[in-house]
Amino acid sequence: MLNEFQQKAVLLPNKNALILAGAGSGKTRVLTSRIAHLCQKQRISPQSILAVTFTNKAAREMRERVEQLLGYSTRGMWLGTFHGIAHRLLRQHAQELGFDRHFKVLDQDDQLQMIKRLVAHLNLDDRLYAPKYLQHYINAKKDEGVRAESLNDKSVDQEVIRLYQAYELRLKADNALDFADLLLCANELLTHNEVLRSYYQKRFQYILIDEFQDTNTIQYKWLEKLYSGDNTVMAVGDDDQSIYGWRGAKVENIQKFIDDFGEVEVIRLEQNYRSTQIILDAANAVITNNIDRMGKTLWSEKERGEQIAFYEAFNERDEADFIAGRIYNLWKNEHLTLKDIAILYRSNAQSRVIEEALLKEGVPYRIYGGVRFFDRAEIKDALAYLRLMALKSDNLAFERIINTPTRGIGAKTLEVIRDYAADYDLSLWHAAKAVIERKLLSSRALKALSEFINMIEELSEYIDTLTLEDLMRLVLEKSGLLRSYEAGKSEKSQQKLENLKELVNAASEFIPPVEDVETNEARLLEFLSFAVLESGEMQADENIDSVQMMTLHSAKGLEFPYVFMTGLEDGLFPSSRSIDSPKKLAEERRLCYVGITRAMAKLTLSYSKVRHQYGDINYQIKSRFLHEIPDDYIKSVRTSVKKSETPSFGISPFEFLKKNTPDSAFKTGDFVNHTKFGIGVFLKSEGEGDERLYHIDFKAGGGKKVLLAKMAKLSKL
DNA sequence: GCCATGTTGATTTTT
DNA sequence: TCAACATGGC
Repeated sequence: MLNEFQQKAVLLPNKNALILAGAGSGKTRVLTSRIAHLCQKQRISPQSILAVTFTNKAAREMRERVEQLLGYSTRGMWLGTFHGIAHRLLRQHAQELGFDRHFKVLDQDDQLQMIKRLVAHLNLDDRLYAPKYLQHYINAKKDEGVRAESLNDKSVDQEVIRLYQAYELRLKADNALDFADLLLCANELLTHNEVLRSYYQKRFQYILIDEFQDTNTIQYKWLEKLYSGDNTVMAVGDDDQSIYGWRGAKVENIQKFIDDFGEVEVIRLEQNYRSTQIILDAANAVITNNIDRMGKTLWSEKERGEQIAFYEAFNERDEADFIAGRIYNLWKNEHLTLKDIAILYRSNAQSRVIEEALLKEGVPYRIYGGVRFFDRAEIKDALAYLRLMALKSDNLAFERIINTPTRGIGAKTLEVIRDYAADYDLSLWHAAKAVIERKLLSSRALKALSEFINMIEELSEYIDTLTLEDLMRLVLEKSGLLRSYEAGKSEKSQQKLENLKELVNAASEFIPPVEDVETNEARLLEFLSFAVLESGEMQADENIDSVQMMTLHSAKGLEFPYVFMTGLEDGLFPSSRSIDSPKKLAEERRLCYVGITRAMAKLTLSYSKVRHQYGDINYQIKSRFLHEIPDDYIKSVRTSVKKSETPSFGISPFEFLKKNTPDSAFKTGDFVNHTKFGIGVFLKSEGEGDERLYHIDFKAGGGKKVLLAKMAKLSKL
């Protein structure tokens, strides 16, 4: 069942190991079999195992599969995401770190809000100090393990550092941690507390880490803390699939692991069980162009397989149309299941035209990504009520809901409260109460404000008596959230209403990840953390058979019999922001490798000569990655539209251009593409020897077709 | 507090 | 281009 190398990894005696697991090489199987082997054959208690993943989804999957293999629950085993495990550690040992056990976790959105407020508070110009940039800067520093107080960065405006410091103080005052803090604090906990460190080092006899190429500096440090020399670490990863460098992941950690962890057994999993040989050959051919690889060549026992299809589209509409047409054909004529088909793209903006084309063909699709369940505004509003109820000093929650739904508390009132809070160093909640007591507002505002305060206090009283589910219901009711959406008849309001109902559901199904949750309050706090740490896919229509559309990044870890990789154009993929940095380019190439290796049976590549971007027309050139795939793996597919199907305007495109373009000097016209939307033409200008690209597009305007000629950006051909 | 209008900026994303 | 966000008038 397991091949030689997989088996070696699973059965490995007590020794640190690095499993270099190529795409589709059965990595998860090895990991789960390893855990099962330890429990069953080695009689290791699940308590002694720590298994870390990056996403909740991966963690869930792993737990399920281990339990399937073992036939019993693995509840005692620490298996989760880096953040989830850090969170658990911190909840358990908050005292030792000197902070309140009831800390809350800020998500990206909360974090950004807080930074925005600080920027305003410090009177900084938000154009010079863009909150988004500051957020990125702070997170990057934290991911490297650098706190504000020990930061010495001369390369950056000192105001930025001051803001970072202010932000840290704010967090502390609010008893809040951001995502990076979870890791950072957990690391500090293990660094400073020897007793705990040695306890966990003894406890976790076996540490397994998935997706090692995605670990960042702080995660690596964290692992070092848990390693005593007596326990063993198995790191599983693939340097060729490292695509998250831009958010702090360090591929180098793989090499570093080999260097730092004593004698490390390196096992390569190179047999691929997913793709045909030709797809693997293409992937190998591309990735070979990267230097500094650990080195790995995928092979397959599968047949050579179908050639890779390649379509050269005239514009992005043509590209989309081609894809939609092909899929329609696979669906209706070859009776393929749509969920076996994926459309991958580099940037989300590309999805739109493709959606339109699929819609036109009547092909159902599902787009991955977008706003996650717990990130939706209405959900966060509802949760903010719970947050404020649980902890009155939660300023972010306070600001979020004080006037949501609107209850006549405006900016003016809030301003008074904020000033009061600042003057007397109070939380907004307590400031609001004082403002009421001292009658510092108009009677109308006072009334609205005290009604709000009373409502929250009244709701808080139910925390101890009601179940989470009922509490949630009551909050939705009393807060007026339900009412405000019931009033709206739009599709949007209805959807929001649905989501809120789903939230009650989520509350009823919630099982705390730790055992020692006894009080209702503790349960509530766990639920709130859960909502932040597990943003949750919860996409609708999961059951409808549909084409899967997603970015190349979110395709990692997935596989599909049919894969369409789109927009293979320099400047788009690889992204224009990457082409002049070898390091970034290498990451783009890995992304390409990831994309190709998603395909099991058939890969179709496409690029578009013309692409509308940011409101203008760009002439695109083929992605350099396309050139890296040997020609004989590729079969060009002809245009999806016959010449006879292109619209006729009673005048030849050539004549039309001659009449309508300023460039009267051109001599020849070569029709590059006929599409349902128009015709692309390359024209040679006199003299310079440059070529220009013209684009004839038509639009249905007032029932009749209108010819439009647009000149695309001039570019070297 | 809500609506209309102007401005800006635009890979990739999990926790 | 286009959508998110901020600003200003009622």
